[in-house]
Amino acid sequence: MRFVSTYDAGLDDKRRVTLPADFRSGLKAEGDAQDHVRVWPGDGDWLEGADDRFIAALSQSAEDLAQDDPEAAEAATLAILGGSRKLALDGAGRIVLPETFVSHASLADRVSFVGLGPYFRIASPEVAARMAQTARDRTAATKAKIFAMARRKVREGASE
Amino acid sequence: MRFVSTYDAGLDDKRRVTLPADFRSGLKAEGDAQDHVRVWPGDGDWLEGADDRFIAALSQSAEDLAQDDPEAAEAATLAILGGSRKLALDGAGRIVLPETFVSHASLADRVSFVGLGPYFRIASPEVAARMAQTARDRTAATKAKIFAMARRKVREGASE
DNA sequence: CTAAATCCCATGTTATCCCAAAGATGAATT
DNA sequence: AATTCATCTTTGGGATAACATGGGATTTAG
Repeated sequence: MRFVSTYDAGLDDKRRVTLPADFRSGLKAEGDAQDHVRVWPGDGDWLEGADDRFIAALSQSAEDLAQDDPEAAEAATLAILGGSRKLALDGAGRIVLPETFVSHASLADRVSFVGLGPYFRIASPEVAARMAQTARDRTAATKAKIFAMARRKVREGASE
Repeated sequence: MRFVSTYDAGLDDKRRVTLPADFRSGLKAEGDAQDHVRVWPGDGDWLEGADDRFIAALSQSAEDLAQDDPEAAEAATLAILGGSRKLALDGAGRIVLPETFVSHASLADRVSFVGLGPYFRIASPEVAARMAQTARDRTAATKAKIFAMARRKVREGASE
């Protein structure tokens, strides 16, 4: 699990944001030391990011899907890979967000990084809070069931 | 069962709390020696915590449950991973609670750890007492049944 | 030549580590 | 049964390292 939890960071006049330290170590943990991340616009007013490995897995999945539905696969590939950009980390672990990305996600002086396991989201604190709330509401009904299943899994020693 | 019973601990100016020794040995008992716990905000004014294994089981269960609904799976992942944080234990077995967590649970200088089996809760002593009272009220009816089942299990030698 | 992007260093803040003392627990001895 | 001792646990504070952030200087592109 590479990217976990939510962190806030400032966005300065040069459109620089510090990638949370936990996320940076998550990058280095997998494979070689990476000095960059891949970022692309999300389906809503947020951005998404990941390391090369996840991008590779995405394009692989897109190809697998192409056998059933070529058009949809191509569209998805274009949306993700075509719109993604390789953003380099500076000495202090910051990336510079392109203007188009900033306006796509309506970012101001503060941004939130939301870890989703193999990838993460970048959004304004307001949007991030909204996403979290929506996710909670949506999961609330099944939460008890999820916990019950997890209990069983743990008891049976079936981790991961 | 890893986390059992209730313990109190102090929260100092640096927002450090000692994880009860019983809970720590509960962490090490499973798998390798873990030097951290995962903590996330609860649905009310408390926090919840567990080891990696339980978190993994949770997100696994969430995905299993939402196999045919990718969006629901993503929402569940966000609800679980998005809010949780990996908190390292220092040499004395303490963790540092982020400010957002402290305010979410309205914690002051004393906190209660409530063991709930594979996970536990962190709350102010007042909230913990309230939770315990609520739990007692609710389980009053089924308590006798649970005790009876436990007696049978023990008699038959079938523990855990 | 101008503007923007990149690199580099400086600073305040925060978290992490380390050591030491106080308290609690349990065993052994009288 | 009471006492002493040893060990483990909890707590406190201070030193150190890591982090986030700001501003300049240099380079690159248009």
